[in-house]
Amino acid sequence: MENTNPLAQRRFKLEELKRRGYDPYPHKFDYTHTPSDIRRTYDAATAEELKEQNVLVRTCGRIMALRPHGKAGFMDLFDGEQRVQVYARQDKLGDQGFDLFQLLDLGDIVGAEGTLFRTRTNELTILATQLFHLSKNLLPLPEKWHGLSDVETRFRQRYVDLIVNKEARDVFVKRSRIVQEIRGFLDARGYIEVETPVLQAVAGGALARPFRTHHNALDMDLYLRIALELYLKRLIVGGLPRVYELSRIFRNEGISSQHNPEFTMLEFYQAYSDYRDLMDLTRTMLTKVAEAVTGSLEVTYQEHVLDFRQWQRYTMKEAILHFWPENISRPSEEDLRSLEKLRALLQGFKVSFAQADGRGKLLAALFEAVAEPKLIQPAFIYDYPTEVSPLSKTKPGDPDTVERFELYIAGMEIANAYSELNDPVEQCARFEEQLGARNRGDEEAHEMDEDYIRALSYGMPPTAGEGIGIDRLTMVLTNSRSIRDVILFPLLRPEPETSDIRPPTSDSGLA
RNA sequence: GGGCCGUUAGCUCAGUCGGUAGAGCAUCUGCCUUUUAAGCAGAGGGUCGCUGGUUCGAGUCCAGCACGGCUCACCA
Repeated sequence: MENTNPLAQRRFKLEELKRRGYDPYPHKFDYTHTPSDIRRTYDAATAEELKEQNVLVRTCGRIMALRPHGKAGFMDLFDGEQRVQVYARQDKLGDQGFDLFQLLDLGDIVGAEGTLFRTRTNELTILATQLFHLSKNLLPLPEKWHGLSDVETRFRQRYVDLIVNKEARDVFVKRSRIVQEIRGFLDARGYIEVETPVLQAVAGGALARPFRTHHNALDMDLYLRIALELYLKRLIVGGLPRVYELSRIFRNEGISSQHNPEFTMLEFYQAYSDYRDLMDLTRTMLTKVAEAVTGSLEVTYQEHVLDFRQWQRYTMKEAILHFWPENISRPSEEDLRSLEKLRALLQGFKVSFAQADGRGKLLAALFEAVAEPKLIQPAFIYDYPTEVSPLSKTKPGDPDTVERFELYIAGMEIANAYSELNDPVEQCARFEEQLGARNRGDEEAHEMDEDYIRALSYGMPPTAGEGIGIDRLTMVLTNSRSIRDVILFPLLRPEPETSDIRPPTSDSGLA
């Protein structure tokens, strides 16, 4: 056996297993303990106790370390969470069993049966009486010290990332916990979880560009949803007073460390409430989630410590004035109502805008330029321009402003909520305004949704609704700099063709 | 889409002034029955992302392309 190519070696060893009568891919394995079970149960047991109890275990996992010593050897079996050491000795396994041990590679999945003891160095170990081949590792795992650090491989081959990088695994376990906590929180408050269409003839509920697709049998173009909103409010009309959906939405826009074309949104709607109720609810919910997931209300995010005990509240205009840079002369509240002044202020920040943009859109742009990056600690920004909020209810006595808030944490927009506009006549007029913007070239302006107007016409109770970006919330609570670190399989371009992915079909390629 | 950076052995990385490819881990051979980054001795392993160009000579310089990262624009 002179071929030292690790890939060829592994294929050869697989053939060798078959030749010796082992099933290369057995169907199941009955075990008494996972490696984690063993560690949990016996980590505290002393050598003497183990000897007295004579504990017989049958476990399985992936080989993460292999230390042969002539006619004996050690290996670490890993179940994804914990490792347990197995000691293989020729005089315990017999010649056939020990031959199997010598055929094993790092990364193979095996079973082991034996009794627990402690080595001289006091490590909890299974003294194996039997080994079982369960699956072959044909592609070697990344190196044991440095692990896998190539970002591209981590995203494309997340399975490898999960095997070797505990931090990656921890993020997704926490993500699951976040979702679980949110569901529990809403379920406990009388919400029901629903599922609404992903394929929609009109992609509404947000200002964004959709993906287009096609249904063959109906010969009909459809869009992938850009929000959950409009169908959930139809359900409020239908007499389901508290509904939520936690699911994927799709926006055909750029990719960045904060944007993936498909992402997970929670939206929930609560009848007979307004946006102030949701500010309180949001604070209660996220405080609970943060504590459950991180174990603390002080959460480290990059160079910051986020304090979930202190939530700031500013109107959009207050935030602009409050966070105004000291070296630029501060505008008056009056200036923020003037189209010309707003344009001038934005130019001062080198923010571009369209001539057609009204005061509301410019005000929102100014807020994003001045205040958004500084909103590190949890902060509610409320009272948004009507112009950028076609589905929100206006404030009493102020048709230019709506009852809407967004939650910012770590400089990112995490949540968006408002008192829902439930007047069908006004909603229709708002859609008409959006169509105007659309005709002026705004591809993200909202489309007319006739059925939604019809639904509102049956009467929707006063309602407050909110969307929370689950990916970004997960970033905050797992200290992740990029959204790709919290999405298992982020969108990447197809990888160029490579060899070595597919195992050869016949000969093991040792020529 | 723009700008900047990266791509060398299965993995993590060096590679000087342009002179013909290196280390550790992994793999293979031999020794080794309580090791744990096991050890000792030896060996094999490269389309230097791809395509061109400059040059006597390119991993190295230049151009284009591919993929990725950061960033700006757009957005949540």
